[in-house]
Amino acid sequence: MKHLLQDIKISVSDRIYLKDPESTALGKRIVEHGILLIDDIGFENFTFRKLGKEIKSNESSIYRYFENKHKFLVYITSWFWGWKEYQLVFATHSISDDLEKLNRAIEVITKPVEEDSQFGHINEVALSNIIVNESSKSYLTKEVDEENMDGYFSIYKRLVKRLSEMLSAVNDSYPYPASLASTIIEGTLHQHFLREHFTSITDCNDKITPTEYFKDMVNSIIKS
Amino acid sequence: MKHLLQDIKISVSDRIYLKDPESTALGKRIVEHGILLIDDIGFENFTFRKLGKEIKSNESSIYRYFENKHKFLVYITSWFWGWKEYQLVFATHSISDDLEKLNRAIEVITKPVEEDSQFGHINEVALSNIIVNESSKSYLTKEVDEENMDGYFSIYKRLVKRLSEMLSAVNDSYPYPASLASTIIEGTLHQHFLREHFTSITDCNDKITPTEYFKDMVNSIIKS
DNA sequence: GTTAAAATAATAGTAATACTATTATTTAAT
DNA sequence: ATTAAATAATAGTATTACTATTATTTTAAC
Repeated sequence: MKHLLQDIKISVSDRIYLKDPESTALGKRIVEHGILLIDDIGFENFTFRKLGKEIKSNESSIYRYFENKHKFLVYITSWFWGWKEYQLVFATHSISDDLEKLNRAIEVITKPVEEDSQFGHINEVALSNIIVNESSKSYLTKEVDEENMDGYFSIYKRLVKRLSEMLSAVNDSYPYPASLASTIIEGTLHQHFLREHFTSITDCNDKITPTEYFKDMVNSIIKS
Repeated sequence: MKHLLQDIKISVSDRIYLKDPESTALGKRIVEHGILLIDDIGFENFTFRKLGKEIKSNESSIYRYFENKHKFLVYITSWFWGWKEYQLVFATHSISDDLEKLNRAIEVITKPVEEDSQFGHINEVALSNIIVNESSKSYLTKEVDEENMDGYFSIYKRLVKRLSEMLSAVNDSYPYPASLASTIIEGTLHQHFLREHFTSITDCNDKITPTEYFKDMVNSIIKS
């Protein structure tokens, strides 16, 4: 079992990078410390020059892996959703009851992220902070349609579709399964953000989790 | 009546700007063409230099109104939510039935924006595109807590709270009114975005509107 | 173990950005 | 007519987001 797990690699479209960062030690260091640095100083303040200093490598070497910092953000975001998808599939594949399956899926998506020792060079907690605080910047650009056609967001879309199908499996007459699925996934990030920064406009806190909130929501909607 | 309406000014916190752009002709031109330019080229590509050229004024003059382009985004975002709040209050104040009031509120918030001739120098349609595509960048920053303390987002938060209270008025045992209110407001923007760019993960299109989707959602939740 | 190729690092350079500061000119107010 | 305020012009700085070239190190092949 452990052997099997160690062989897993989250596959990200090769159109996002110039050279696969998973293929070399330097590539892994770029991803590892890139995540930590963005989490630390924010995406706006993040530069390849600063990252180069951090890992004692050169700016120009980083440019051989990623065209620019935007692509780097797309890459780590894509990795994150690939990882979530893997967890989702793993956690639900053996469940036969549709409602139970859906509830498990919502748990996987809405629960705060914990460290995953399987991927040594990636700090999943730092990455999930980036997902909450920065990931929407990966698609809120003027180039979104082009990049979408190039498959930059396909892992994310596939995850939404999986959840959407699980919603339909429980109630196939519900008319908005895709919108609800996208609301759950994006809304989870938003509630996590509000909980940290705008506490007055969320009910989520130490006691009430986004999981409870969205489970209740889906329950009400899917039953009526 | 008309006279009354013309006197209305959406009030934005004076900590956001250096000099009130509503107070001069140049200030209004900055806001007017700033909105059009950001809608056109995107916030990342937008600079005060380009805006200066556009309005045949000088970069340095624009800096006398706004410290930087981030504050400009905060300003127009804040203006937008102030405008929405005004519409919300206007559209609901005379309704006595709580459920009807709530439904009207959801309509105001989720319906696509139409031009409002009351505010001559502001193109509300262009502005609402900016809200969908750029506004989250106004708070997804490392400075969010500081700026929040300075009141940069208070109009937005007040709007969410109003909706939250309307939800509670209809069903005061529902445990997540603030989270649901924030989900509706943020989710509306997200569904509008998906409808334009990621059509496969939303059910919203020419026939199905975010209004229907969210009305159905709230109906299910608030009744159970 | 040598050689060649590939990867990485160092250096330099460019255009644009995001400003600040100073001075000049225009407009408005007394 | 004078003064003050607003705007515009100009110049300058540090940083960013790169590209290009060359040098050095590492690895892989024979």
